[in-house]
Amino acid sequence: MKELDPLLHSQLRLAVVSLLLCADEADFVWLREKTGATAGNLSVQIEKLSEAGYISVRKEIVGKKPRTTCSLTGKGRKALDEYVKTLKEYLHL
Amino acid sequence: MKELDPLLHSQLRLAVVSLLLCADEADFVWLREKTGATAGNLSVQIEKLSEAGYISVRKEIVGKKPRTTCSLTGKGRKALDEYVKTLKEYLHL
DNA sequence: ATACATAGTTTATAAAATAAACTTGTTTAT
DNA sequence: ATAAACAAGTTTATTTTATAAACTATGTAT
Repeated sequence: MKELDPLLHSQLRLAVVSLLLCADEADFVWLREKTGATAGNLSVQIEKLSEAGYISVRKEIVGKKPRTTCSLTGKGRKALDEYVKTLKEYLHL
Repeated sequence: MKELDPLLHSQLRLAVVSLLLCADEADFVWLREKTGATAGNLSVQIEKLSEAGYISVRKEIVGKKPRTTCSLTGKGRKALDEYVKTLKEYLHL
């Protein structure tokens, strides 16, 4: 039985990646609101996805406020495809 | 965003429940072989699924050896349905 | 009797997820 | 001008979870 990519098999990280799949670009605040996660948790999980090269993260100052924008990389998209494929095998979808 | 049932959102527990979905009945050894999990890990996860009422567990002695047989309960099947539904929403499947 | 195998369970350790506390800078009110 | 409150995160600590290692009990072969 193939294993489910542990980096994606996490409630919050999967939610983030799913959101990025159709959102193309999303900032920290929007992701926090959508997922309902705490800022700390989100920060950690974004960092993990970023380290893995699954998402790219851009930090800028906009109107004197910091803004963190995330987007899915090719690698991330591929990993998600694979994850979904494995999941479908598990569940016979 | 709806949350993914944490009891099912676990590599091994999801594998077990998926296997039970089509196997109808399965014993400990078969589940261990199929999933590739260690016996200890499998024992713990079976116990958790059982406690939650997602699977039923029968223990008997067959040919002088213990045999643990698992099967999905209605509750478990329903929970899996719900899990899959949520997952589909996440991933737009 | 000793050693190995089977079918697990229990206990201990490692990894993850989560939340609480903190940082840095910005408004807003006094 | 200063203090209080807010925003957007980050860091650290705590809890939870997953996993593996060690153990139990019984049976089998040497």
